[in-house]
Amino acid sequence: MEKQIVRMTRQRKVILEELTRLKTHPTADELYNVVREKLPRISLGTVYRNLDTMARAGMIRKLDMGGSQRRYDGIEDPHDHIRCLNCGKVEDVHDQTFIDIEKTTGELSGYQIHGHRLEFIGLCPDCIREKQ
Amino acid sequence: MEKQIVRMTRQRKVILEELTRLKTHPTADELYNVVREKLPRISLGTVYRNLDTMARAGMIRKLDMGGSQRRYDGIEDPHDHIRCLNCGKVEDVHDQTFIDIEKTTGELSGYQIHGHRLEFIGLCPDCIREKQ
DNA sequence: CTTTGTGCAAAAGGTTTGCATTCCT
DNA sequence: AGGAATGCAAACCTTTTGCACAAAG
Repeated sequence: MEKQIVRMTRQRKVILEELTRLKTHPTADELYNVVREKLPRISLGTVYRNLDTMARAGMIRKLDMGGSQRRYDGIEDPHDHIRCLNCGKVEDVHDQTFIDIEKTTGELSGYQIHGHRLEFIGLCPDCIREKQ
Repeated sequence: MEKQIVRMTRQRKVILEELTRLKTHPTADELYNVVREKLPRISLGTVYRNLDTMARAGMIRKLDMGGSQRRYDGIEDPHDHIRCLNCGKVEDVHDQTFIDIEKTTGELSGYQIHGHRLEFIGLCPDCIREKQ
């Protein structure tokens, strides 16, 4: 496994900027559409390749949650997610409680826990309102 | 939304039996291979269709966790999962603690929580041993 | 009989990859 | 110059679907 340099190309720069700017945890094609406003000739393949490269480099995170499409997240502190059943949007949830659950589960199961993925599913305030 | 009868065909019966018997939360094609030993002429499409039908009917559960393939689970009491990074196997985790977290999160976020998906990622005891 | 389910094969949807060319450093 | 990244299109993988025929109730 050779360490290889991650060049800062125009494409990569814009993808990273937009991903960090968006708070929506976009899918690859959502990001592609946004990035295309700045770089009209970029290809979807490049977006996928860069998201993968940057995730490997630890610059961003692949979410790989429920639903048919993968989502991506600019790196911040560890947190969990909440997804709206109606509009599909994904928001962050910060709660200290969840940090302890890994320890407990490790002890109970005999696994060596590396992390967890916790996703809540429900209706967001906007969609609750809309449904009335 | 018309209620429709779920007929108990041979295919469906075997799929359900095998899914319940296996404790591994198999993917559709893993299940297909097992089922094919009893019904050699069954098609993968039928397996998918039945898994979907039975999930809608509440007889089984679609897991839709991380990884590229969806997994399926015979219905039992609510629980979470732990997945081994090395061998990919998925086991159940039962812990009362997790039941409360929905309430807390609902209050903090303003969402109407319908459920959650919690998956731990780590190394199973077998794979820990093997790596030494 | 009527309706649902099946097998087969093709389509769909998302993601990855091969290749010739272009871009970084 | 030389390795890495790009655009394009084709390939890939998993899941879904259309259709004509078979089976369940």
